[in-house]
Amino acid sequence: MVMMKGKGLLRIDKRSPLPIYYQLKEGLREQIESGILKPHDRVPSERELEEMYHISRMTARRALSELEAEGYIYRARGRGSFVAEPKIRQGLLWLTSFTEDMRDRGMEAGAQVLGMEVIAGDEKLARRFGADPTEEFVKIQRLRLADGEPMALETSFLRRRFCEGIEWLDFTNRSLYKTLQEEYGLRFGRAEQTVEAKVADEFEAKLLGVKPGTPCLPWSGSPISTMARR
Amino acid sequence: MVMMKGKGLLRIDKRSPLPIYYQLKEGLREQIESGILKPHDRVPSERELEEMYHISRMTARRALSELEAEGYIYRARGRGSFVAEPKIRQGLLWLTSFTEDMRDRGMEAGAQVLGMEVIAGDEKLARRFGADPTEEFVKIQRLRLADGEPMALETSFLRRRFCEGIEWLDFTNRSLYKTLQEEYGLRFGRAEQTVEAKVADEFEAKLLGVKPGTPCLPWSGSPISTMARR
DNA sequence: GAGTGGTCTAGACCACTAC
DNA sequence: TAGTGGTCTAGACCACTCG
Repeated sequence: MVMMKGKGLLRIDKRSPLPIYYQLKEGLREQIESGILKPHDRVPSERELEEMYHISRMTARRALSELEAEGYIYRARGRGSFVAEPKIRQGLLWLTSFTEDMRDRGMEAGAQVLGMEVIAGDEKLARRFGADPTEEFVKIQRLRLADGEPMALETSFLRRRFCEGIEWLDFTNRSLYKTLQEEYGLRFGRAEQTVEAKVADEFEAKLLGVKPGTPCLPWSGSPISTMARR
Repeated sequence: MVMMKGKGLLRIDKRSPLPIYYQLKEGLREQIESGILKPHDRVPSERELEEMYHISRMTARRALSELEAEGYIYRARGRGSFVAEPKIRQGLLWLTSFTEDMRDRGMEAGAQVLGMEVIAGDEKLARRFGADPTEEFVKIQRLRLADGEPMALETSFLRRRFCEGIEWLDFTNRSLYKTLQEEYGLRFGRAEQTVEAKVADEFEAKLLGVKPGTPCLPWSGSPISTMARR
């Protein structure tokens, strides 16, 4: 087995209540998001992970399969698993700077609310927040616009106990993040956001009516934004 | 084991090149879409499927897990797996009648193109069409509007060989299906479409600015529309 | 031929639900 | 207590890629 180029082993705790596949997946995801693993870098194979962490192949496989489904890696039979192409997979920076970013491009930023709902008892969601499984969340999905053109599809999950009543507000042209800070006194704890996006090529740009090179959105992944009171 | 109420066994062919989990998943999906299995009906448990088809539990589990991920069923630890809530999960009817449906509600139908791209070498996609793995597809994603309000997110995959040049057209306010029929002489073979949708409740209706009861879209599932020359 | 991902098996233990 | 889904193991065979 070839040594990994100094990436180091992840901390996998078999006694943890968190599933092994989940610890492994999140560990790899963090390495990708932090840039330790770069686009097109090779990710350890299923059998390498099996050896490295003394787990079964099916467990390693599940971690990689979920990363693939969420757009973090791609896999090729006979070749291996690799970090996916650069996507807009940023944290707070992108989250808060959409308006400024659009203004820099000489465009007016906007948003269209597609849906808003209260969710309760979602175990997987709660796990990502380290919250009680019965805790309520507010889910907000918005289409981010630049000069009226759709730029990205954004999904946010908020812990409702920290922002009660927020579901009554209209965020069509109101900053969600500014509201949370100013109205609810919240500061960002952890924030993650995944939006599968790409840069418009010439013919897509023509169709969308934007300049080539403008980021556009073929379709959305499974974005999650998290927030906690500090 | 309790007998299923006359649903009958699916045809699972272990010698088929199609994976067992895939045959099982598609069979169950068809039973759900055709109405043989109705919302909140119980789906056979993993261990029942294991016995019924003489397969391992992990194989049965994969079929059910994918159905869950695609919104067809929900699962509850200790209770079982059940057909999911009524969603707009219709075929051709809905696909073609969006404009008429909206007109009946006194609204003007429209569409916003979110993205359009040519895809090649997607094995899973090709499999759904029974096409060669290297075949090219055109992916079109549109936001369906009624009186300018987003109603649904629609994703279509077309076999490019049957509609070359279609990626140069602007479908913002042009019927995709009419174009395919009139310009390319295509008739619908198989068409499936899944859009995770729900009816707006009172507070959501207020936020979206539509009448309560109007269908709206919290977020999209994994819709696939297929089309073939006949 | 060695390594990879894709599928599949036949078990296992756990936490949970419903009776 | 019986049944369920969630996780995990330690193997297996296949088709594929690459050197």
